[in-house]
Amino acid sequence: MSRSNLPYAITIREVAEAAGVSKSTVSLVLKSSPLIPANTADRVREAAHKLGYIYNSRAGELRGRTSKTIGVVVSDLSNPFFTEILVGVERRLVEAGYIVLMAHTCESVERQNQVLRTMREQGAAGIVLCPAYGTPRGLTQEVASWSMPLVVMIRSLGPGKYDFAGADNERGAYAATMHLLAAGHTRIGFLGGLTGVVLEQRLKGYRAALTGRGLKFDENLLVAAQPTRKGGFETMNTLLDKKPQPTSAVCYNDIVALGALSALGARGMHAGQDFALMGFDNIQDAAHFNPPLSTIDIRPGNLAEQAATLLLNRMETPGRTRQIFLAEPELVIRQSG
Amino acid sequence: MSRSNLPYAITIREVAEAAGVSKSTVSLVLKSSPLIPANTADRVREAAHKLGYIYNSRAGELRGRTSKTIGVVVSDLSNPFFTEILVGVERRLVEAGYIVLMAHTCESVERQNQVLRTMREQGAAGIVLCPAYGTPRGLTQEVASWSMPLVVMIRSLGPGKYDFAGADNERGAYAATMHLLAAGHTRIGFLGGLTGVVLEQRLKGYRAALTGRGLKFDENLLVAAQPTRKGGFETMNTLLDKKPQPTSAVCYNDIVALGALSALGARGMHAGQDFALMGFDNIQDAAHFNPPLSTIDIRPGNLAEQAATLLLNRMETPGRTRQIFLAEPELVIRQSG
DNA sequence: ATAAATTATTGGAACGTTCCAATTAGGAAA
DNA sequence: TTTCCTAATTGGAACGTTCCAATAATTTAT
Repeated sequence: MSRSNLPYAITIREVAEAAGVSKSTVSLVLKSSPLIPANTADRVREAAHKLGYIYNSRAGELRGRTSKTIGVVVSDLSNPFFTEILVGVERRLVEAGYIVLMAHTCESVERQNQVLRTMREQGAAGIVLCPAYGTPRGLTQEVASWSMPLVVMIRSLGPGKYDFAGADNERGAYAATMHLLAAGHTRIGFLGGLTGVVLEQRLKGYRAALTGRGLKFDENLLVAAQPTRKGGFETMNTLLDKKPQPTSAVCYNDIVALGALSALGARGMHAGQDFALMGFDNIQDAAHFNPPLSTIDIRPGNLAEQAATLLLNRMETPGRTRQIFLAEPELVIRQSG
Repeated sequence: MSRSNLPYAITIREVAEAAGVSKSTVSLVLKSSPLIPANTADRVREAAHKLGYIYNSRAGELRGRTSKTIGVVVSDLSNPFFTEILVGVERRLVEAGYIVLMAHTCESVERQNQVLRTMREQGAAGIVLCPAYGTPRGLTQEVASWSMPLVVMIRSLGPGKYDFAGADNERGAYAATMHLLAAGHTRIGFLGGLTGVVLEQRLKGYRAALTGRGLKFDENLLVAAQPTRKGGFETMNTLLDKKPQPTSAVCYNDIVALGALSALGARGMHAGQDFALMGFDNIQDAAHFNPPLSTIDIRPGNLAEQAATLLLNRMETPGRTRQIFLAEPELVIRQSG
């Protein structure tokens, strides 16, 4: 709690006095109200500038019971995917005249609760949440009970009074797997991911593709691990030790794929030649992996902007029906598979 | 500007009434003042909880002229280095009970000005700034004139009334270059970077090491480009086309090194065998590059926490002398060089 | 018992805006 | 001129806290 050492702030009153008008007039000028004729407005603005007046949004927002801040809580910035989400959301919100109260939960539900409460006390006008793993379903209900506009991203939290922006994971994984099948692969692993809806959905698509081709789903080719680079590295090693050796894999996400790529490299194998690898998300770097990664594009930046837009619209029209934006996954074929 | 549709908020007054005390008492209870005996405090807290009271920090901060929010403005989150900085700063600040107003400038000075102004209006208690390229020197002076505590990170903005947290770039680059020299290399390129103090400092260290060994600085081996993965890729290609072919390089940063690694790979060359490559920063991923990157460790996470601490201390003691934290670079040798 | 000291509690004036209802000024119409 | 209408402007009461000075209740000392 820092106390600004108070060389008393210039307020609207003093501007008013300097300009020879009332504080009400100054207030109107500041919101560029059409009620004030140009010459008066100019005089006021000049006085404000001369005095070094600076607007105190806290006071204004307290009085008006409004808010220009939006809480954005993100679970894992060590994954560039989420960084792209954060950047996209921020861009759209700033563009709309809002400012972002940001928090990083490191996948801790406890921390998430803490920052959510703080944001509420701070008077955030709405919240964009990438939920941490293990977030209880009840959370959305609670936030709704605050009558706080909420959009959940990426990981759905089941039914509830919130908007959602994510990807059609099942369809994406299906497409990725189909691509490998079409190339003639029959032993296709699935790498990385430990828990959560996103994993379930992606696995579902993977299985659907396999069984759709009359292949039976082989529990053995499914190697779970943290969805990190390290997890990708390890799961790929595990996979390559299976007999007979699988010839391809779809990864939980691009970061896992990146780790998998390393494992391949360490064995002197080349993705795209000795092994076919598919990522998921299409983060910006995916195009510059070595080799460039074939993946499922869900356009993270766009997804983020859509999410922000959902929130803005919700704040505009609190009563509208529940909105869900699902990014249409698109297969992008580069060199890894 | 969203107007919460006002099912009138529960205030301290109603809690007071419910608990049969005055609002002043409630206020004291909320700050756990020792003036209030436990039984009264309990009664008040119970009433607050029962009514679903939620604290309005805006009102409190307006009255007390205090603030719990800190502005963090970051220039380029597409570089994981800055993401690590952001995360570190946020961690430390949240730990200290603050909340982060975050903004991303995309290296735009204009945007930077805009968000800085907004943060000021929002009443941020202080600012952590990773300046965008091209930030005018005068900026720190202006922020100081707001009597707003400021810590600048990474890119120094010259003399001024602000604290600074960065790295000893010259020394780091010197160490990296010396390492290559010690391994017998004599044709050592410098890749990436276009402008800015950081580049100047790193180049200075690079030159110092060369000339210290009696080698003359060869303008030709210095290949400038955006400090991005792409820039690294391109500059490495350019470098490899020089005759006679250089055998090693130090990169402006790890991301450039990553791009350089790709260029090497594309030519069938292996860093650590056919070519020695040094990065700078030691972002987390550097250890998982292929091959793992030898680099200069400036401990980004620690650097960020130090920066946050500088700010907290400055807010505590506005009058203290200017503080500068320079991360001591440490050579970490992995497999790329 | 009374005075003095301590402990609990409290009303009301800020903090810097916005908003409403009301007032004043300036023409145009009568 | 008087009347009416519109255009400009304004005072004061909020918004939900905190803080100060002051009062009320209780205990301790005399």
